[in-house]
Amino acid sequence: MMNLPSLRQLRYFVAIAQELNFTRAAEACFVGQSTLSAGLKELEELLATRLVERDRQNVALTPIGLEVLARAKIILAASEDLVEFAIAVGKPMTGTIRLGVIPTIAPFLLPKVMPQLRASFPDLKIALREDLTSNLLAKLAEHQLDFALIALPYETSGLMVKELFNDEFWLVAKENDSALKGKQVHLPANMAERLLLLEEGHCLREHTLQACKRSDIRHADSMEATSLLTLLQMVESGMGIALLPEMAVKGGLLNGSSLVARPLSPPAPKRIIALVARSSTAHIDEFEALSAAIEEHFKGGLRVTRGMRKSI
Amino acid sequence: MMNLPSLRQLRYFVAIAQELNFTRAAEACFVGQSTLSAGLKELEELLATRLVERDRQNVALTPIGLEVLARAKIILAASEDLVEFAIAVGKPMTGTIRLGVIPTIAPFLLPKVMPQLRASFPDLKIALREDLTSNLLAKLAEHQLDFALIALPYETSGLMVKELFNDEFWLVAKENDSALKGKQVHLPANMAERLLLLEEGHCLREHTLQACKRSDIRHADSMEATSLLTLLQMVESGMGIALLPEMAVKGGLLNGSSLVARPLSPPAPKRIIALVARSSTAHIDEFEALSAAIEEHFKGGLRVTRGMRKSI
DNA sequence: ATGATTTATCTAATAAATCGATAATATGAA
DNA sequence: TTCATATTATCGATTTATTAGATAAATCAT
Repeated sequence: MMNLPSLRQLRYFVAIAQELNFTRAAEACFVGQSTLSAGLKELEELLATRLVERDRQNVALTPIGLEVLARAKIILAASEDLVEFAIAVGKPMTGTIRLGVIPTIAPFLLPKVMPQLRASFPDLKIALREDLTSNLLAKLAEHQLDFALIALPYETSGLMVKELFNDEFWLVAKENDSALKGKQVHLPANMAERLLLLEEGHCLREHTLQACKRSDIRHADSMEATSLLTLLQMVESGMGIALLPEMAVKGGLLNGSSLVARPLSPPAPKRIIALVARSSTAHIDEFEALSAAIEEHFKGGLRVTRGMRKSI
Repeated sequence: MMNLPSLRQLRYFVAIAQELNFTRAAEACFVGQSTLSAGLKELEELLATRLVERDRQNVALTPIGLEVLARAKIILAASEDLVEFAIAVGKPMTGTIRLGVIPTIAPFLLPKVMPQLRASFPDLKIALREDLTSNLLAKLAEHQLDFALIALPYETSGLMVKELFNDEFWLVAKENDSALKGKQVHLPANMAERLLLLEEGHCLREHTLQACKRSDIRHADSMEATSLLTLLQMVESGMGIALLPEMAVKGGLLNGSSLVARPLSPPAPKRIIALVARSSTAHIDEFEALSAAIEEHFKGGLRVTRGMRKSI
C-alpha cells in the first residue's frame, strides 16, 4: 500500500505555489510559517522530488512542481466536492448556490424564474454572477461557481449539461427595411453583410455567424456592440440589421423602439439554453430543481412579457 | 477554508466498503479493527452523514455512502497517481510498466518491438497482459494496468490516446475461391454473407462488420471463432472467407496453410493501432518512448516477417 | 554597518492516530 | 438454556504527527 501525502500538505503546497511566498502562504492557510516550511519539506521528501525552488529571495516551482500542482488542485477540489456533497445531500435545497448567467440570457430569464424559485425553495439562496460563457466555465472549474446558464452550441466536454429549451433567432430591422419584405423571412448570405454583431467573446456573436453560415470574421473596422441594447441602438440608427434571440424579443427588449422583429423561416437558426455544472457537483438536487423550474416556465414556447422597457 | 477528511480515513472507508467487514478491512489496511472503527466514525462525523449501515451482523453502505465511495476512490487514485508520477519522473524509464495488449495485436507486434525496447531501456520492465479491449480499459481505469495497446475505432473518451499506425484488412480465402477473382478485390455486401467472424467481444469482429457496412449481428447459429487461428482453420475447411489484419498476414499467420490473402481495393477498410493510458498517467516518458518505438518499427508500412509458423 | 525580510531549524506543547484489551450484542451449536 | 464464536464499539495508554514560537542564516536596501 502506497504512502500518500496528506491533504494538508497538498494544501500548503498549493498555497505556496499561489503566493510564491512562504509567509503570505502561511497566513492564507492560518498556520505559522514554520509549519508551512516543514509541511512542504515533508511532501518533497515523500515524493523524493524538489517541487519548489526556493532561497531567501525567490520562490519558484520546478517543472515537476507545476505538474504536481495541477494534480494537487484536482485532488483538493475533489475532496472539497466530496465533503460538500455529503453535507448538502443531508439537507437538500438549502444553503447557497452560485449561479452564473450570460448577459444575453440573464435579463430575460431571471426575472421570470427567480420569483418562482424563491417561493418553492425559501431556504435556497442563489448568488448570481453575469459574465461571458468562457469566464463562467472557468469559474465553474475553479469551484467559484456551482452552475452556469449558457447557450449552446459551446464546448462543454467534461461538464454535466442539461439542455432546457430552444431559443430561435429573429431578424430585427427598421420598420421599412427591405430585409423584412415578403412573407417568409430568409437569411441569405448577402444579407449577412449588413448584420451587426456583438463584440468578441459573446457567444451570441458566434451563434449569429453560424446562423448565416459565416464562420469568417467580419471586417475589423465595423463597429461592434457591447450589449444587446447597444446593438439595437445601432440598428435603429440605420447601421444595419441584427439577429435577436426570441427570448429577448418576447421579453420586450424592442418595446419603445421603432424596430420590428420577425421570426425567420424554418428551419430557423437557434441557440439552446442549457444549465451546466461540474459533473462532480455536490448539488444534484438543486441542479434538477433549477432545470425543472426553467423548463416548466418555458415549455410550450416563450411567452410575451408586457411592460419591459428598453432601459432594462 | 473547508475541513477535509484525511486520505487515511477515505482509505479505511473504501476498505470497509470492499470487505463489508471491519475485521477483514482492518487486516487489509494493516491496522487494528479499533482503528478502523474510529476512523470511519470520524469520517461520518466530519461529513455529518451515515455512510455505513452496520450492526454486529451486517455491514452495508447507505445510498450516500455509495456516492461518497465513488468519489473517495477517485481521490485516492488521483493521489496515488500524483505520488507515482513524482517518483517516476525522478528516474524515468525504470521500474515496471503494466501493458495490456489485445489478442489480435499481441502475437504480431510484441515479438518485433519488445527486443528493441529491452535493448533501449534495460532498466524498464514490462509486464504484459493479453485480454479483450473492454477488459483492458476497465483494468486501466482501476489502476491495474498502465497502458493498453488496442485497435480503434473504440470508445476511448477520457483516456490519453496515441494513434500509432494503420492496419488494413486483407481478404483471406482458399486459393481457388471466387472472392479472389479479378485484379481489384472489392468487398461487396453480398460477399459479407460468407464472412466468418470472431466471437462477441473481440473488437476485430466489430471492425470487420463496420468494414462491410454491416452493423447488424449475423445469424446466431453460425459458428464463430475464438481466435484468429481458429478463424483461419474455419476458412481452410471451406466454411467461408475472413478479413485479417495486414499485421497478421505480414506476421506470417498464413504460413503453412493453403490460404491466400489479398489486400482490398482502396479505400481499404482498416483499424488503427493505438496506445492508450489514463490521462493522469504517471508514466508520460514511458508512454512516449513506447509509442515512438512502435511507430519507428512500423513507419513506412508493415514488413513481412519470415518463418512465423501457424502454431504460434 | 544596520535593519528589514525571508526561509530553515530546533524545541516543547498539543493534537491525532494507533493498539490492545474489553464491552456489548447477536448467532448458532451443544 | 448455556456456551463458544464472531462482530462492532469503546476506553486508556502509547506512539506519532502537527503546530507555534523563538531563533538562525542569508540576502537586500539604505
